[in-house]
Amino acid sequence: MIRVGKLTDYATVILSVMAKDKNRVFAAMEMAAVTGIALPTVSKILKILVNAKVLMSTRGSKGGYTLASEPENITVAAIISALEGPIALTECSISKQACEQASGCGIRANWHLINQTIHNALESVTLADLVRPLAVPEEIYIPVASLYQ
Amino acid sequence: MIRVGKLTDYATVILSVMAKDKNRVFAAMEMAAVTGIALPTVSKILKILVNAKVLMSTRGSKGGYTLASEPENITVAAIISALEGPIALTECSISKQACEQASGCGIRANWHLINQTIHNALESVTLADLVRPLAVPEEIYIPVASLYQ
DNA sequence: CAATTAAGGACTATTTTAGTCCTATTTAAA
DNA sequence: TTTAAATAGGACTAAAATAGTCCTTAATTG
Repeated sequence: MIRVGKLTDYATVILSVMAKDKNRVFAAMEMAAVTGIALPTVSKILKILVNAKVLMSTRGSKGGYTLASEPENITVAAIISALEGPIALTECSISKQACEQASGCGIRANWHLINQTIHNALESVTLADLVRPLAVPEEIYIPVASLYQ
Repeated sequence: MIRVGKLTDYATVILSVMAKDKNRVFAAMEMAAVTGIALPTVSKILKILVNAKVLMSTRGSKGGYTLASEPENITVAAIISALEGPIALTECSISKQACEQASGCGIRANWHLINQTIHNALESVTLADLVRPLAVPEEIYIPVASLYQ
């Protein structure tokens, strides 16, 4: 299975709750209570999302977290890369060095294509789509040839 | 990073070598020599690919492995799921049980959409594309709405 | 100034993944 | 019919990645 860590899954749960009431400020403790995820873990995720600019935070009493942009503008690609790093399936897609080292390479340029295809797919889905479960979005066309420029 | 294990990466290397000479029978030892991947590891991967029907094998002396179908008909989705299991980013996409257990769910139906989108993307790339590195394929359109039926 | 809340980082435990090895089975050829 | 060359299957170990926790510091409000 191509996988994404549990933390990323938790992040979508947390962000979905926040998106449903997008102007509120949520404290970490509150999110832990609502989602059932342990507080230290929720905190960790929230901090990561702030660093990735998906969330904004305010410290001090009455502080907490809010969405940094409209749910329509927060893509699944952004959420996943916040928690998992750059979207890429293999090392060599990230650094060419790693690629050159391995023998038998020359194929791997194509992982790049695969990664781009997936990245585009993930950019086409937003947090707004996630909280609007059964809505049918407009058709999205992904011209693969555009990846080869 | 959304990731795929090293074994999957190795598998693409091995399969690419085989696709370039698609009617030959390759022994595991030969593949190890050509790719530089250790023999036990190569063997493990080849066995997995046979189980997934991506390769065919013949035992005994002069035995070895061959592609089970034309490179055009072996999709990247097939290769990845052979090594990683079903293509899905989260547990709950595979079993609904896992989904129901977690609190705060209801969002996760949408992971299903994301998984389908990725799966379609991976089905659109074949082994033939991998060995024809710089060719520009025809445009491929992925109508996301079709996933909602 | 006290209470509340986030930031940052270090650390541990758990789980997954990679990699190896052993034994059994099949086939071809001498 | 025996030997050599292959794959099949599974058990096991080691290494790496991930999840999860905790502690100390910093900021804000009343």
